Amino acid sequence: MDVVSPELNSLLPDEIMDTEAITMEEELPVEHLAAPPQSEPEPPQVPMETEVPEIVSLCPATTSMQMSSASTDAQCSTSSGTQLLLNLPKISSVTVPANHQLIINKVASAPAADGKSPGTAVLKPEGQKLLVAGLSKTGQPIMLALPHTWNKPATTQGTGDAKAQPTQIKMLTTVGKPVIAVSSASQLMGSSSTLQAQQLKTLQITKKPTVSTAGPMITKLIITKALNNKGLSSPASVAPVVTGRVVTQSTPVTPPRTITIGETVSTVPQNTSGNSKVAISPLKSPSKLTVVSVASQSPNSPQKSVTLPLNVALGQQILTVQQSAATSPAKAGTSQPNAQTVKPVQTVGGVGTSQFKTIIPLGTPPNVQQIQVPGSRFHYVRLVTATTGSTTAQSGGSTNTNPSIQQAKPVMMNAAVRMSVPIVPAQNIKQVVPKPLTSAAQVVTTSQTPQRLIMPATHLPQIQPNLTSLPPGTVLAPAHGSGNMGYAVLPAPYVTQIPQPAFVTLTSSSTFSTATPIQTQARLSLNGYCDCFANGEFCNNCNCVNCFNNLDHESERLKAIKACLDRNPVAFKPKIGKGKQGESDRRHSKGCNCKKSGCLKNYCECYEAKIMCSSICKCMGCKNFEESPERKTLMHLADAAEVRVQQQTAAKTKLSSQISDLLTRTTPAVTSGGGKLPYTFVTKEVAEATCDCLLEQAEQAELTTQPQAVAERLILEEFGRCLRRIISFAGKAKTDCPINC
DNA sequence: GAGTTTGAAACT
DNA sequence: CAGTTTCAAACTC
Repeated sequence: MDVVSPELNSLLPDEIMDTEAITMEEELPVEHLAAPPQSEPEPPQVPMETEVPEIVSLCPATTSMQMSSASTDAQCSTSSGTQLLLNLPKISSVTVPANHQLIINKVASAPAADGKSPGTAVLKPEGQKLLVAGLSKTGQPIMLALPHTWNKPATTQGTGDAKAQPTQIKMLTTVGKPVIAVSSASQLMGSSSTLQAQQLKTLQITKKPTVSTAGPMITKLIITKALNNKGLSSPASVAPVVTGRVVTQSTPVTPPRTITIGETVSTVPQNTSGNSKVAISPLKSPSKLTVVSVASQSPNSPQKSVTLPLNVALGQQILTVQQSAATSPAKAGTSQPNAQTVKPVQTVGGVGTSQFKTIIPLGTPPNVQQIQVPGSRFHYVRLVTATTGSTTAQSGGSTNTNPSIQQAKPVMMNAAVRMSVPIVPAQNIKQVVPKPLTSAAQVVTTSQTPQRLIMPATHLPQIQPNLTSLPPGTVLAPAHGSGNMGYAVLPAPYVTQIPQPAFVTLTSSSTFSTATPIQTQARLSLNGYCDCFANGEFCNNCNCVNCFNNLDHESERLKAIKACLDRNPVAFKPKIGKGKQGESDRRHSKGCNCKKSGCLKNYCECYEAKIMCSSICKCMGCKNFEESPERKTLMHLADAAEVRVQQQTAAKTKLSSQISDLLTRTTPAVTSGGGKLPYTFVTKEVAEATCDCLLEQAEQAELTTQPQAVAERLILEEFGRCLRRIISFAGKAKTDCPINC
């Protein structure tokens, strides 16, 4: 069984979160769930994840899409096609007729006015049709289409110049099959009083290949919210992300389809998949953050001694957590990876096989599956409990008197874990003495040093598994409750600066007392929170006054960390997560709140990170969206400037090289006072290099659409610089070799 | 480099 | 959750 912690995803970097609910695990077909083959235990499957770089605008920013669960099995079983009926802004119904159409209906304000349950399939006459392509096993393309009403001019208020965005029709492909997605910005405002257009919506369709020939084929349709819903006056904007899923089971004949549309209200997609993925994304300093997954003891399970051999690596960190089953005696020091349970899994990308994400089995300990996504700097790890223990499905009771609770449960970080922690042989892992169950903390132990308290894992309720949001069939190995599963964010330098090679042993502890006025102490001790602290670094050569952000004041620092995490559990989480498909997928975790800068200055964190503002931003007058002409201009100028610098640098380097080469020659020279005259250095090569510089200058001027006069001036200035360099070299040569030259 | 602007974070 | 305050970074001159 997979350990699923949806809340964990809220802590995950955007590499994962940015998948726009990609990890919304697909429910297996009913029959599969109902009668899993006993003799053939389904191996933990990493769901096919696709980050189709497709952006689809589907609803107004104020839309609060409620993904209907109406795609009942009955519907699916009686439908040969795939049709989803969604309501915008609220989706109240889903129908699956036989035409492979996905219809999204827009409901004005009474989503259940007809008295039907949300699950009732209702095809609104004014429904907006979304045809999903490429979902049919038979190969019949299912395409997305927009109702004509979506294309009508936006009725947005305000200037609307930069907000009226053109409709974009893009092609999506699900496993090689096309999906036509339509991205309409302000045209999709509908009844919303949105002042600004939604920018982007992501349509994600994922298809999971069958495990076997008769196995289920799962197709995910994920429709995520629009970006740039700033300026919304409607409170409905609390649903920035809408996630729909299409779970399709393929059968040899007309495949009944189970279509499930879920909703992700939070912009931080929750992973309800059976996979627990822990990945750490860099902020500005990739190595500054360390996320440690803490598996504390379950009331009904043996206490887990968490041993985490960590590898040192800069940049991305991978975190692998192994959780042994309750029936497996805890054994500390298990260092040799056992890959027997690791199975290669492929994650199907949206566009052909090129985007397939292959999960490369690595040498991992038992029950640990590492997921490596090509092209991604992040590594995903599945938390897989041992399959031997049928008692792993625990209810999370808190009154466990089982003596086995004192057993240590090893949680190991794979050797491939890239963290800023010295590598330590796993056999040196020291088992941690069980602690009371009422609290949890991270304790660092080393083979040489006493246990070191790093950071409390308590007070992180947001990462407690949410049982209600788990997909069917999910079993939480450690029952959620008082500190069963804790995930703590560790400032990496805090770990790295531990003198000895260290293990981070995570266990429960009551070391931290919330009764302490930590916050006040932290502020005083740390002199506020400087960037070093925020980045998880120790202060070094900064301007801090009475700085306590160092090892000399470790206890104060610990308290400050805890205080920060108490207030903001993701305080040390990178604000900007990097998407898998590149920078364009990066997203600010919180969104900016700019008001005057138009999000086109570095005041804006989104702009500073060179990412678009998203729906979670609360900025006003945002111009930092894809179609913004202002932004394009800035980007164009910035790119042009960068290119210019590079070209000029190259040209000057060439010129210098030519001059230097000339100086090395022993050519007869017309000497004047013992040296060459400057003009003697203007050889053919030098002249060509100079011309290159001038041409580059001219091209840059043209690229930046400079007036002719300005262009001429720039060229002349460049020529002057070239001449000066020639003269300078000549003088240098004259000085350096007055005799030979 | 000083003064101003800006926005994130802290605070209420 | 919204408004206010603080303060350091970004920006301008």
